[in-house]
Amino acid sequence: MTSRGKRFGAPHDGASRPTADKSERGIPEATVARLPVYLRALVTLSDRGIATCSSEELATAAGVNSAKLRKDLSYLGSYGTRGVGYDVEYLRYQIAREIGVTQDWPVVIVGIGNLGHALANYSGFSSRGFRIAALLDADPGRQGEVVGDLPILAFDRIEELVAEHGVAIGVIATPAPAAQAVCDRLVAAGITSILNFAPTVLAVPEGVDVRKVDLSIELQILAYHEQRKAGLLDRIDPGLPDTTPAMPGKTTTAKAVG
Amino acid sequence: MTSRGKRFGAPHDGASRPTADKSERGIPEATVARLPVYLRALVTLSDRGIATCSSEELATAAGVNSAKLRKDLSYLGSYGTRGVGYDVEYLRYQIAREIGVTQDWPVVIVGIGNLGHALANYSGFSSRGFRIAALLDADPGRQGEVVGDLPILAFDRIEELVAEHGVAIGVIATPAPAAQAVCDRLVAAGITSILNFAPTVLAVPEGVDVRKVDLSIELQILAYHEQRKAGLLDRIDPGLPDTTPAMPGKTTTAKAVG
DNA sequence: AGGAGTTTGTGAACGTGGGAACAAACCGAG
DNA sequence: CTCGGTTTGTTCCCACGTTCACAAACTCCT
Repeated sequence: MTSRGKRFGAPHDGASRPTADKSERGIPEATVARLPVYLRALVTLSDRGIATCSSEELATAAGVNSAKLRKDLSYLGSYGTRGVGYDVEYLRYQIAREIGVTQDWPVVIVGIGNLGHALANYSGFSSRGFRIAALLDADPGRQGEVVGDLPILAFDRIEELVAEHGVAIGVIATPAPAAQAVCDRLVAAGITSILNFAPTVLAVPEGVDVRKVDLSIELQILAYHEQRKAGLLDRIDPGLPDTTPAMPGKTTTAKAVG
Repeated sequence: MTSRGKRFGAPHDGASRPTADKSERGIPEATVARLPVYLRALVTLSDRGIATCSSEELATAAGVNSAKLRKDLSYLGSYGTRGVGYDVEYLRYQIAREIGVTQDWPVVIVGIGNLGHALANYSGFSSRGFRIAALLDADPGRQGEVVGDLPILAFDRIEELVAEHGVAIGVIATPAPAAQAVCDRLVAAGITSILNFAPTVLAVPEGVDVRKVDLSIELQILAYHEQRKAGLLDRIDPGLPDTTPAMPGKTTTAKAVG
């Protein structure tokens, strides 16, 4: 789902890089997306004082099957012990290192409306490898207000934050019409990873990653399946034929059956 | 990503159902996930007064390539005109009907904390085929408070809402420790689709769909790629060897080289 | 030490998804 | 009516992701 031009370790050349270590390159995107889930499951196990777990146990905690879990972990290296399982602390560290959350990443949030407030107050940020470096908003009426220990700064400060604090990740929580302009400005300032909450498709240059979180898309996907479930039981087609737009053209010219 | 046991229209039997229409069954999950994006792009085009568009134009607006767009739309039927393109209003209605958002779905939100407030005030709900039927919270101190025109009700009211108002979709915005219990109660009450904002893996029975929105997972995926980008330039490994947990066991028993 | 039991890591088979390329179909001009 | 230009719908092929199944490797018990 990451809008990257090309994968990094594309397996186009099997014979290149004879020194290529297993964990060096080429972790599949689907696996990358699950590593944070495994990490969270390991943290939970660790908090419960569990020192060792099998792939079956960890897979259950993460909501996947054990074969997938083992294959995913095999891309990182051989961190388990056959006949025993995985050491929770050790595996937790290895995954955290692979993801890159052994130290905190500074993050800026742009657009402190309803959602931005909620994000600024979200405690899960700081606990899992991220730190809110600043809250930005273009509206002068909001600037200066303190939200969750941080003041809202002018959006103009973005270049300064990137240059002086090494911020690389930006969160866009603005209304949809402003998102693309904000995105362009973030990219120009040097931001290379963007998490977009605005319901818009963002266009970014090569080398910038965008991930989107979209409430209404998720709901619509659920609605599709829900409709299917209902249709299987009721066999009632809820489509209103009255408001159906007519098919344009399509005169079909009755060419067959001649 | 939907945690459904089995796909509905699994293509296990090509010869069954001779009356199987094209749009009847078997739209790939990846396509379903993109239909809402196409729908939004069409709404935008419609608002601009554009009556017709080519697959290339619509694909650009949706952030995909035209081949993928055409293939996706072909699963729904032949709604375009060769040599011309797609009628915006007509295609918009067809996609909306396929997704099931031609009329509104009632939705309940459980857990009206920071995030729940933001969701309750989110205007994109009502505009795109969904209607907030109720806000629920288990905390009596929050009950009665009015958020975005709706009062917060006791969580106990969930059965009543499902039975009397036909609510089928639930949004979980509670803290993580409460999420599974809330989920179980929703499922028991008859909810069959759940959108989970709590950072936990939810276990649900067959036939219930769960989709999750997880901020910290998205950020960690971005961090992984960000780390890779930095590594390609700097070749600095930021891993601190001091705090590395020791590999347990792995005595290796030096059996080879004998 | 040796064997039984357990669990990881991985090779192979299978299904799904993405993209190029092309035939079919439509429009408009002459 | 015919021809050239345009755009869709579909087919084919390849890459990716998932799952099965099993050898390798480890522990424990005798």
